[in-house]
Parts: sequence; C-alpha cells; structure tokens
Amino acid sequence: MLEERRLAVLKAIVQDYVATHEPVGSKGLVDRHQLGVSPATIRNDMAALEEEGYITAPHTSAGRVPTDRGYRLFVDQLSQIKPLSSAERRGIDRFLGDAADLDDVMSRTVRLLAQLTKQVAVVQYPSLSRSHVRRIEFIPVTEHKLMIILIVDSGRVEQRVVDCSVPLQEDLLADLRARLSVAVADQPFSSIPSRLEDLDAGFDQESQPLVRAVIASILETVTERLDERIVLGGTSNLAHYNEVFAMSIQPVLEALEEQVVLLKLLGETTPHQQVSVRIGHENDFVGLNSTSVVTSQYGRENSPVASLGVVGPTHMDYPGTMSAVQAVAQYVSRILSEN
Amino acid sequence: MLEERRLAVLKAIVQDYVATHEPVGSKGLVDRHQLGVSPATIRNDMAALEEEGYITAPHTSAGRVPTDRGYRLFVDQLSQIKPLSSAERRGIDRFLGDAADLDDVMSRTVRLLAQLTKQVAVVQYPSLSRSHVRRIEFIPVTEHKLMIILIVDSGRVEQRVVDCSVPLQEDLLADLRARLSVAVADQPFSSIPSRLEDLDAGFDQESQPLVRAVIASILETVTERLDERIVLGGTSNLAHYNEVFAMSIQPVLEALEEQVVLLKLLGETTPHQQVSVRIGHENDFVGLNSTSVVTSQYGRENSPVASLGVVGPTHMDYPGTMSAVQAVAQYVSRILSEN
DNA sequence: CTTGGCACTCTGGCAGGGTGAGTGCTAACC
DNA sequence: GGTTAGCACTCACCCTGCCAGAGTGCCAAG
Repeated sequence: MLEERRLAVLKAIVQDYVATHEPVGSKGLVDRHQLGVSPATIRNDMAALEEEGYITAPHTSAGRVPTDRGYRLFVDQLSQIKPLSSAERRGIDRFLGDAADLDDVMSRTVRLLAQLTKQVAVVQYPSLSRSHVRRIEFIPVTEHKLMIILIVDSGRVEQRVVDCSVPLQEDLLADLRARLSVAVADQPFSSIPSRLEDLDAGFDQESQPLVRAVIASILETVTERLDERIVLGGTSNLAHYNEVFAMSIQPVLEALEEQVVLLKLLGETTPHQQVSVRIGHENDFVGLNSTSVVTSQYGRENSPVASLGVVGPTHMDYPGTMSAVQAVAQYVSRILSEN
Repeated sequence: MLEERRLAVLKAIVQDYVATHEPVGSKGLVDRHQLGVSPATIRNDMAALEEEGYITAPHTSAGRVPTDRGYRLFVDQLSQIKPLSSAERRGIDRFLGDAADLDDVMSRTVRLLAQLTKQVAVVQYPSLSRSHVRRIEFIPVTEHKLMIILIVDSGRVEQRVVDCSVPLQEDLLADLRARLSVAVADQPFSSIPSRLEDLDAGFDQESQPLVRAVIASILETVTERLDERIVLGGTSNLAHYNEVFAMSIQPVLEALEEQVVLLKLLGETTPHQQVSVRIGHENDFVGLNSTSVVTSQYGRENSPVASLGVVGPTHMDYPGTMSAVQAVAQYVSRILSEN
C-alpha cells in the first residue's frame, strides 16, 4: 500500500514533468491526479523518493524533477508502450509504402521517425556485417581496372574499383567470378574472409597476381570498409529544447556528427528486448548525458540487420516515443523482407 | 578623399565587428585603426554611412553594425581573398590526398571545410545532370528482375533494379546493352532522353516489352531520380553562435534539412565568378536571412560538375571563408580529375 | 572640412523589497 | 502507524529605482 502509492507518485511526477517541463509540487500533483490523499502526505512520499534518488529538487523551494534513475524506474515498471492509433498506422503505411529503393526507404524512415517523435531520428543502413552476399559481379573498367560489385540481400549494392598491375583477362575473370560466387553466395559477410582463404590455390601461377588483387580488394571491402551508413533527421527539433530548456545542444550536435558515437549508440541495442532505452548518464558519451536514446533493431525475426532510433531530452514522452520507434522498426522490417 | 575615408571607415567597422561581434563605436575605431582623424570626424562619416544604409545602430547609444548592404560593399570592393598559407595548403593536401573513392572524397571534403571555416559545410556530389555516362551494364538478379548499372565519369555509380513482366533473355539483353552503350557512352546525362527515343524501333515485336521496360527505367533514373546527394558537416558550429549571439538556429537547421533548399543554395552559384557570396536577405529562403552563404563550383575548368560551400552568420570572416572555399573547390576538382 | 566640448540617450548591472510556490517539521487525528 | 493541518522558512522570480558607461548628435570655433 505504502510502496504502491509512492510508485504512483513517481509516475505522476514523471508524467507531469514531461508535460510541463517544470518542477512539479505536491499541491499540483493532488490536483491533477486522483491520489486520494493530501499534499502533506505526498510530501512525505516525495521526501522518501528523493532519499532513494528517484527525484531531486533544483532548489529549496521548487518542486521535484525526476532523476535518470526515476525515469529508469518509470520506463521499466510504471509505463507500457502505448499502441499506435490505427490512423497513425495508416499514416506510416502510406508514408513508407511506396518507397522505390533502399535509399528511399531509409530517407523516408528517418523523416517519418523525426516527425512522429518530434525528436532527432537516427537510422542505420542494413549492416553489411549482418548481411549475406547474394551475387558478385565484375565489370572491367579499363584494361587494368576492374569494378567489383557485391549485391547484398538487404538491397545494398557495394562497388569497388580495384587497380590490378596486370591486364585483365576475360576468361580468367569469368572463372574467378564463378568460383567466388560458389564460395560466398548466400553467406554472411562475417564468414567471407575464411571462405576466401584458399581460393587462390586453385589458379595457376601466372593468374595469381590478378586473383590475389581481386581477393585482397574484396577482403578489404568486407573487413575494413564496412562503412556503416547512417542517416540523420529532425536535428532542428533540438533547437526547440535549447530555447525552453537550459540545455546546450552543441555537445549533442557534435555527438550526432560522429559516426562512431552514433554506431555505438545504435549498436548497444540489447537484442532480446523489443525496444531499448538508454537514459541520461547511461549513455557512455558525455555529450549525450542529458539526452535519452530509444532504439530498436529491425530486420528479420531473430536476425536483425541494423538499428534505428531517436535521440531526445531525458524528459521525453517515453511510452509515445517507444511505441513510435517500435512501430517504425516493424514496418521497415516488413518492407525490406518484401523485396 | 572624403569618399575614400568613408569606405575605409566601413571596412574598419566590418573588420572590428567580425572580430568582436559587438557594435563598434567611433572612439574604438580610431584607437584600433590608423585613420588619422578624430572620433568626431568619424562620427560624421558614420552618420553618412548610416544614411546610405551601409551600417545601422541597434539603439541610440550603441555603436554601429554593418547591414547586409554594408557587407556586400565590403565583399565586392573592400576586401580581397586572402591566400592560404603554405601550411594550410599542405594540410588540405594531406587531408584530401589519400581518399579512396568518391564517398571518401566527399566526406573528407565536408569535414575539412567545416574545420577550416568553423562553419557549416555543404558539399554536393557531382551532379548527374552535368556528368557523362561512361558505361552501362546489366546484371540479371532474378528471372524477371534486372539490375541496371550506370557508371558515370565523376566516379559515381548508379544502380537501379527494374522489374520486367517478361522473363529476361540473355542474348536480347546483350544486344540491348550493346546498342545502349553506343547510344549513351560519353554522352551527357541531359542528352540521354533524346538519344533513347527511337532505340526500341530496332528490335522485333516480341522483344519490345523488355526493351521498353529497360529504357523506361533508365529514363526515369536519368530524369526523375536525378537525386543530387548532398553532405553536411559542422552543424555543431551553429550552436556556437546561438549562445553568443541572439540568433535562433532552428530555422537554419530546418533549412539545412531540406535538400531542395540546399540545392537551390548551391545551384545559384554564378558560374563566371570564382567564389559566390550571398549575404543575409539576398538568400531567398527566409530561414537563412541572417546567414551568409559562400559557394564555389568544382569540376573541370568551364564545365563544373557541382558546388560546395559553407553557411555561416552574416558577420563572418569573408576573406578567410572565401579563400577556404575556393581552395577546397580547387583541390576537389584536381582530385576528381586525376581519377 | 575638422575638431573639441557638451548635453542627451539608452543599455546593463546591481541592490532592495515584495510575492508566491513549495518545502520540512511538528503536533494532532483516525 | 499512517495521515493530516498548520506554520515557519527558504528561495527563485519579478519589479523598481539607481548609477555608470558608452556612444551619439549638434554646435561653435579652429
């Protein structure tokens, strides 16, 4: 009974603070919520909650504000993802439905997510490391230059030009391509290095330079240049907070410019959860200490290919944001699997 | 004499204001510059300059601030592009020198430009509409799906999957490819529609569906989906101004998110000038009314392929910014022409 | 045309007092 | 024991008045 009401108070505080962005006091709480007790009682509960570190007071005579820990408890136990309205679902459907190719899907997704959540949206392209090679093709560009094209199941197409020291020979290339195809087709990227290991042994001495150059180039593409593409959207939503709230957006913008940081952000999504939330200081990166990151993986069931999510202030509408992220992830998954 | 000193005063005002970001008064001016006259004289000149609309006073008892018109005069007549130091040139060289492919060049360029100018950098990928097709290739994906690959002279590779209603026939495709190659190789994108016009006439009746589907897809790629890619960098530099200056960055961020606006921005670069500057209200887009845009085209002499530039506050260091933009454009041109 | 002098204006910072929201504590109540 | 009312207390905030400083415009003399 006691414990239960305290949680209700915390929940009410989070909700009110998210709605108003102002410290919430005991009187206002009993006015706006049916708590059935007097402000004085609430004050006792609030003191206890503060003691336990769930809320804090900016100064002596102000109301209380949830701490990161308070938000964490709220997200874990006090809220549930609120389902989208059917109108919203239809809207998503219409928005993402007639995307032409992968680029189109990605750019639409990021805009949609930003618009839905009024926050900064981050969408990662299907990760090569979690994709499978579908085909491999060669296109001779000049006498010494060969373009290697990898077609990936997620719809991505990677191309690379390799500069061979020896002239290209058409029949040799055809042979090489055939053997490469057998070796890598429908295999995950991560297994490619081991599969290419002994491939050059099957070719005669004079073919070696060309074969080796091609294999080296593929290996490089597969290992070093696994450039994970990321698209951003809705950064102008940041400015909104800047004005109202006393939070500097510079470190956030800096963080968002760093591919590495973004990748880490998206990469830490815990796979067994539907939607992952990292709140304030739970983010390793200092610049994001006053923001929360809500992410979800997309792709096939049990084998996600990448992540997407949003970055917003810690005082965000968690249920709404989480449901939006989850829904968009599901839609993207479905669209990609249809191709 | 009179006119001459007035211009010197304007120049000094612009320089001081750019350096300090504070309204500049008559006393400070004579202190910091060798003008050889007394503050009172300067005041007369300032009154005249204000009358003519080159400077303005934020309030009765503050110094003067240059207007857009003042900056315009400064840029056009009172300043010259200051050459980069050899150290800077070497730095650029090292930074851009070992870029692997086009994506790499573009992302390095945008970072470099942002770092050099401490402003927001905008770099446009080589525009397809101003590029030439180098090769065209087909890759059958499934029985009905064909991937069309256009290799462009600027290094871009465009791919597109076309879904044909009829099964693909290898020999027909080879024939089609050969004829397409003849028709479009080394031709500018803009001329492609007319060159493809009558191509289908050369095929017999039963080949028509496939041929038409492929041609339609290429036409669509060439006309509608001329998606000009643009990369942004250094947006966190915006936050810097926000704090010091009373200028909201929201509209700027919004503008930067709109591909259309950015393209317009870069597209308006006047070709006969080396570097183009648009100051404050000279920008059509309202959100950018308190920013200046410095752009330059890059590509081969007399046939630019795209533009790059920076967006910053009107009170920027014009000579420095212009020289940086010019230098980077030249380097990018050189690197691209080397491939 | 230039200059020194002077009155004037306006901003920004600082101090002081009043207000209101909100708290913590204590003692009474169920 | 939990709950409540009452009360004193503490700040942040706002408004006010005040002062200093910077800068201007104008005028009369050089």
